[in-house]
Amino acid sequence: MDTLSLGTLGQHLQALRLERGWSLSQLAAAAGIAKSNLSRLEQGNGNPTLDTIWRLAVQLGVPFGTLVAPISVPLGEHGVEVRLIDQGKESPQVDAYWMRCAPHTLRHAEPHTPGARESLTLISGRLEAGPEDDLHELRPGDSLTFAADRPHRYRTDNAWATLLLTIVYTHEGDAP
Amino acid sequence: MDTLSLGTLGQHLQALRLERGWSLSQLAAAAGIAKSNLSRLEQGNGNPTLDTIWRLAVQLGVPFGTLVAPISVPLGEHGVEVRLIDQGKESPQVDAYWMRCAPHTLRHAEPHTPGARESLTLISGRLEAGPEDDLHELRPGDSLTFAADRPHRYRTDNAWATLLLTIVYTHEGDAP
DNA sequence: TCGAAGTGTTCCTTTTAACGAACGTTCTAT
DNA sequence: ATAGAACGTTCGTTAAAAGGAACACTTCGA
Repeated sequence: MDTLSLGTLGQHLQALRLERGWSLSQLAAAAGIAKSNLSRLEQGNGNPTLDTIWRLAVQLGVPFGTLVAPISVPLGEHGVEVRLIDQGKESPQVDAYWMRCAPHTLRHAEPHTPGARESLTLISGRLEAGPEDDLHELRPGDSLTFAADRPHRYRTDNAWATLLLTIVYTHEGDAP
Repeated sequence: MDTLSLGTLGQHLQALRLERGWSLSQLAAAAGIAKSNLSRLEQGNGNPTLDTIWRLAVQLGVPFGTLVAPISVPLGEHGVEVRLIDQGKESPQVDAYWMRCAPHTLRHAEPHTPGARESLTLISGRLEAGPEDDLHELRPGDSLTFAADRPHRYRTDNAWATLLLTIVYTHEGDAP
């Protein structure tokens, strides 16, 4: 199970601060927290409050999870990490995912509901994806749309792959 | 400036717990925290520790930022909220954003670097978007790709719009 | 009908994160 | 050289988060 790495936060915090050329005192003052507090956090000790993390994230201009999440570690089960970004509640329903595959990963996906279509956009790396009988090689920036009501797969070679994935659940009776 | 909405965390926490059909006592026990603690958090009071948030996020199986980020609240300046999802570091560079526009919003976007292309996928709502002289009406599930090195715009009528947005910075000298 | 086991809440206590002042350094300018 | 101002650290105090027990309540089975 994942455990909280106290040191990670400190490293990220300091790295982000130095990237911006700020001193510890400056950042603490701007965020409205005591510099003793920030000092302790950067050293990897301590267990900051949500309020403290929030203030720091706002000042550093990072989306919050960035401060804590170990960037380089794949959290997924079998070399694949999937994160739900958003989920439409209208018709047709649209699910948006962020996905990351480790090198030499082969992921089979079961058919979705009839009429469902899937779109991929590769952000970085290389990826081979599509229906079993119609695979395509993607490079960063490339997009691919295919019918997702058939078995399909995602495969990486010797590189990581990061991509956006949207599934549109077009119902059978929908107007064209 | 963004301020910490204490109530938001509580709502999300409770919503996620109920989605899974768990009781407050169960979740608290599984996460290894006192149920009095969890109870207070769900009520919107309190300022949890990173350790506490972490344990809850792991148990609920959500990527951490989900607990805190206000889903339904437009934090953006002028009715537009934009969130960076990911940023490729290879060539061509790819930026992925999640974006949400309030009703009756008109957003002009300046031209990006030459050769840049932008792709939209509407998750929910209605949106009119594209280059100034070639606007398109999008419905959920629709996608649109256009050259982003010209002025373009996004406009909503009387509905919200949630979408994915990717910008591909294809350099001039890139191979086809 | 009456426990027994669950729910979520409200206290009080203990622990500890955040604060603020003092500290030793380093660097600059007078 | 030397006073000044910055840096990041360490320390004792204070505010508050987390823990734990009791609480009133509902649900279920004997």
